[in-house]
Amino acid sequence: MTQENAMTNPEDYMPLREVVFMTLRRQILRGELKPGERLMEISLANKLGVSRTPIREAIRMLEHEGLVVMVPRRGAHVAEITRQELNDVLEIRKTLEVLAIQRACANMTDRDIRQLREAEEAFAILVERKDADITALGEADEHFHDIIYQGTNNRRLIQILNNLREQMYRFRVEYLKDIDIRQMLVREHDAIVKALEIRDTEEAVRLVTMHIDNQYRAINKALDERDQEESAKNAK
Amino acid sequence: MTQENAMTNPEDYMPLREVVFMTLRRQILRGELKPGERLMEISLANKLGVSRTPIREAIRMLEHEGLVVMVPRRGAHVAEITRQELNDVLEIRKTLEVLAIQRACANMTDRDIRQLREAEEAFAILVERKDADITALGEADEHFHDIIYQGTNNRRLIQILNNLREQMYRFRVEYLKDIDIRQMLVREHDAIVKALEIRDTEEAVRLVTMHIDNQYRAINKALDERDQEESAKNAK
DNA sequence: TATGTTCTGATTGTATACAAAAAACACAGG
DNA sequence: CCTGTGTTTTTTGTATACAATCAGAACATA
Repeated sequence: MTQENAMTNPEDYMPLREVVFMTLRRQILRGELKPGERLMEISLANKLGVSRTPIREAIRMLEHEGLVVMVPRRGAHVAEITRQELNDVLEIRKTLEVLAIQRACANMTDRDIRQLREAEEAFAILVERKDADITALGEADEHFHDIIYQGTNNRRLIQILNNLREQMYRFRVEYLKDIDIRQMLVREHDAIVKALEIRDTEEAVRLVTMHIDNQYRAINKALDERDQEESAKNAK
Repeated sequence: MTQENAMTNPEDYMPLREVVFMTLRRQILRGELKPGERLMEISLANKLGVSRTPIREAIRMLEHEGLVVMVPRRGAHVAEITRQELNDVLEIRKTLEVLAIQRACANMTDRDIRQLREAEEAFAILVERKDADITALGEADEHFHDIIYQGTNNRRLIQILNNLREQMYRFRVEYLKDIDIRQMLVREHDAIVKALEIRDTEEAVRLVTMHIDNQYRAINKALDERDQEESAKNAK
């Protein structure tokens, strides 16, 4: 999203607010800033070596992204995300991913699809090597889906889907650590590419729907386990 | 400006950035600020009687809403919206409106549906009286759809749909002035409520799809006419 | 102890000051 | 008349200053 801007813009000047925005965003998505954690302007400003102004503007952006919540006169904190909300997001994503794959199936060039195959293989290789870290895995997965999104030729759709996916990056750590799930992802990606290669829209739609449904189950299972650990810890 | 409000009711205090945000947003949606028009911080600050800080923060929010575009070091301007983008938005809306009506059909209480019927009637009455201004019509229409959205019980979906609809408020003036279209809207709303009343999901989906398709045609027709006038004017 | 109250420091909201870049202008030279 | 160049003005980007409000400590009182 923003990388693209930097690419297309020959001069790679970036307002500090953008730098701050990306920094905070990354920290939230990686879980370095935890849900509920307070974002205090002065300490952030000191930590990042800038004044409060760009911090505040970055917070305004994160706020609209849904990653932070503002309480007037009481500052910003990292947005909690309830399971209900997570499932709401997944429901929307399912609908829009179906739309995306339909458009992609109609619009992607053969060259695009070859590129998608490459991305799929790169992801598969990372999964094979057990030593890959979760961030790298997440990025490879992200890249795969990005190519499909680009194939829709619908900028707004791309933007919305990216934003919805983003909400879930925060749970990557929770569910990408399961080896079985990783391998399932690889099989699903492979099947999706195959369907696109022969332009079988219906099959692609079916696979994508399944892909999201599986993700729904995987994430909820991971959260169940985490919650159980939590309550066990609190009980002791 | 709003200081009085804040005085009388300390509970719903609003930061200036919110006031500025809503003011600018309304002006953009009503067409008082035209696409491409530049938003200059100092003059806006003077006009609204505040400093640049809240102006800048409001612009950050509008930027993320997609209503303004920033060019670094060159300021903000009201976002142009191409016909391509408009159609992209409508395509997404169609998908999500279908999801929304499905959920609404399953979740809305009978009381909700009665409320929807009232909103439908209010809109119909406004259409009958030919003197109603377009803003009022737009708001009544908005209110009707809002009730359906609320019925989805999916906050994120509501937020996205509102944002997508918002993009089109900017064209209200273009196409709501046609009496025939207004009456068509009334008939469609009526049919949708009827379908909800008997919980006929399939029929409701069919109607909503048609509703958006008609909107697609209506807006594009209105834009065609506007463009023709434009080119006629330029030719002379 | 519990409860309320006043003060104090911390934190956000807003305004302003200053620096840097871009745009507008003016003017010399072809 | 056009064009390039240097200068001024405007505008954005960032930092800082000040005001308003809030949270919590210290204290007093029942």
